[in-house]
Amino acid sequence: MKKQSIDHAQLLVLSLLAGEDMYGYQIIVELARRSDHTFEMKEGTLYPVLHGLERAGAVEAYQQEAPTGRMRKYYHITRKGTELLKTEEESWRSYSGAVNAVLRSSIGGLTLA
Amino acid sequence: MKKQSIDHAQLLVLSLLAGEDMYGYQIIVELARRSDHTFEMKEGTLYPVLHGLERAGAVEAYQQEAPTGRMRKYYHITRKGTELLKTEEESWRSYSGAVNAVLRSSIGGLTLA
DNA sequence: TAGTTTACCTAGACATTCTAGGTATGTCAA
DNA sequence: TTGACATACCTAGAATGTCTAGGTAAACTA
Repeated sequence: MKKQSIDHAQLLVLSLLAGEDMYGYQIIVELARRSDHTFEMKEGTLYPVLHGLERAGAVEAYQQEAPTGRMRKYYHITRKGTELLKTEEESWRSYSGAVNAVLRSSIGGLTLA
Repeated sequence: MKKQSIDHAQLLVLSLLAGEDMYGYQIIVELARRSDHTFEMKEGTLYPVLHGLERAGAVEAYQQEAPTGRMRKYYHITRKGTELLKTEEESWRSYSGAVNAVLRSSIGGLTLA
């Protein structure tokens, strides 16, 4: 049966990583920026998602020193992750399309008055 | 802080009821039909949602006999429910717009090749 | 040097949806 | 007429996804 809900955190993270390698903190900041602060993903949400994606082979992690001297843990999307992203994007399109279809179908009862 | 996810069952149910009064089973069937079977809401999801909406004063229930002689429990959306629907629709638009914005922003890394 | 930001992490709580069951009536085919 | 299927309502408990609320530590900044 079709999935009824979207694992939206996973979709968004994969989508960002498809653009460029990022580290956790950066993902949170970028997500807020690109969504005009609609998404303010919590660390308690993000890190488990990243670790899950890593376990699933969708991303790979590597350490890299920041200009500041601190170590950062960057994530790189794999081919497997790109496939996963494609199917999740498709799920999202189908899901959001269906919601919009239902909303449109009820407009008659709303404010045609 | 803004809600990070949509209570999609509630939004969809309210949206249907904004069009016309419906009974539970009908909501499930209509939802499947109007979403081209993307949504196949389970009874275990629907009934708790309906009861919650009733407790919240967003819908009112009444019994009515079907042509078959069976009793059906119809739900009617209240003014309060219509307000709720408006805010949830707005949440949905903002949420789906944000997802699309993030997806678009990463296209560069995807398949421009 | 104290506070804020950066940067990583986890356990447990909470919310939403599903699974899997229950009850009962109506319809239709074998 | 009986057995299967659709209709129609319901709930308890499991599973899933996200958040709260903590911990650790380095770097910047006032």
